[in-house]
Amino acid sequence: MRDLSRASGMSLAGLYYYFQSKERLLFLIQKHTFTTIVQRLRERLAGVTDPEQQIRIFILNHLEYFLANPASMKVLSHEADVLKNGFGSEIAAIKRQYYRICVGLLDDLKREQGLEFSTRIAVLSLFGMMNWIYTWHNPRVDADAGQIAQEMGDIFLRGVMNRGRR
Amino acid sequence: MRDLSRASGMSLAGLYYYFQSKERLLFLIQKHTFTTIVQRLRERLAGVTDPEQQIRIFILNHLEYFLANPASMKVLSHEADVLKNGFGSEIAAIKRQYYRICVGLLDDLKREQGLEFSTRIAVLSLFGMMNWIYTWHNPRVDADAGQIAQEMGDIFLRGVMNRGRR
DNA sequence: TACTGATTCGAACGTTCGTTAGAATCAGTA
DNA sequence: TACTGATTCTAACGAACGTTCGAATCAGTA
Repeated sequence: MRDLSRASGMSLAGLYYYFQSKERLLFLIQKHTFTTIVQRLRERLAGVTDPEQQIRIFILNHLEYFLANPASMKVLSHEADVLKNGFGSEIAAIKRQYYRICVGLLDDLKREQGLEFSTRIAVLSLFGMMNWIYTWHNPRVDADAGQIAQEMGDIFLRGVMNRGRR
Repeated sequence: MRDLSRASGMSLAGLYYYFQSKERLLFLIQKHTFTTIVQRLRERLAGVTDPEQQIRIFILNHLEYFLANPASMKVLSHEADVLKNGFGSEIAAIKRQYYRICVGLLDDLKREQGLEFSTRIAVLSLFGMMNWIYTWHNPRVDADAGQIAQEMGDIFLRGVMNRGRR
C-alpha cells in the first residue's frame, strides 16, 4: 500500500478513503481485468463460426492483453489464489467462465473434425503456454502478440488436430 | 521462518544455527531442486538417441518431479526471481543449463526431420505447458505424470512436427 | 568430576506492514 | 459569510516479519 501511495501521489491514508482494504483493492483490480478480457473476447468471437479461427482469436485476445499489461499480469498470475472466501469465489467464477468458453471452442473443433483427446488437458496446456509468457517475454527481443499468437496457435492447433497420424 | 520452525519442530533461533538467512535457505532449496532435476534428466537421456524419444523423456522427467513435489514446485515457481545478485545468478545458471538441454533436443529434432520453427518460442511454450500444472493438477481428479506427459507430448510433438500440412 | 564445543532455546531487537483516528483543507450552498 | 459534506493528510497503532543475543543443555573427553 505504501508503494501504491508513492506511485499514485496520494497519501497512504488517502487510499483507504477509496478502497476499504488492500484485499478489496486487489479484488477490484482482478475483477476489472478478467471481466475486460472476457468481454473483449466475446466481441471478437461474435460473427466468427469456424472453430479453428475462433481458437486463434482466443489466443490472440489473451496474448494481446498479457503483453499490453505485463506488470499487471505478472502480479495477477502471482496473486491468483490469495483472495479470501467471498472475493475469491467471485473471481473464480469469472475465471471459470473464461475457461468454459475455451472448452466450448475446443469441443466444437472436436465435433467438427471428429477428433479425440482430453479437452481438459488441452485447454490447461494452452493456458500454460499463454500464461507462462510473463516469465520470459522481452519486448526488445521477442516478437509482438500477433506473431507469438500465430506460432503458439500453430503448435497448439496442429498438436490437437492431425490425430491418428504416425 | 516461523512457519518452518513450527513445521520442523525446531525453534526459530535454531534454524539460524543451520542457515545463515532466509534467503540463503531458499537458495539452497532451489539449488538442490534444480540440480536434482537436471541430474536425473541426464541419467535418463543417456543411451537414447532418437530426438523425439528424448523430448518425451524430458517431459516425463519434468512432470514426474513436479507432481511428486507439488507444494515445493508451487513455491519455487512463485519465488523464481526473488534471490539477490549472487544467489540469483547461480540459480539462473542452472536453469539456463536446463533450458539449453531442451533447446538442444529440439534443434536435433529440427535437423533430423528438416523442420522449420522458432526453437525459443517452442521451448518456452513447452515449459509453460509443464510448469503451469501446479495451478490446476488435482491428484484426485487428474491422471498421473506418465499419462499427462503422454498427452502433452502428443500435443507438443505433433504441434512442432507435421509442418507444411493444410 | 571438570571442561569444551556443538546444539538448542526463550526472549527480545528493529523494521515493515495493513489499517485507522482525528485534524486540516477544499468546493459548493444557503 | 457560515456551514456542510467530501476529500486529503500527518501521525500513529498493533501485528508480523527476519534476525540476533545470551543463556541453557547436551555429548564427548580428560
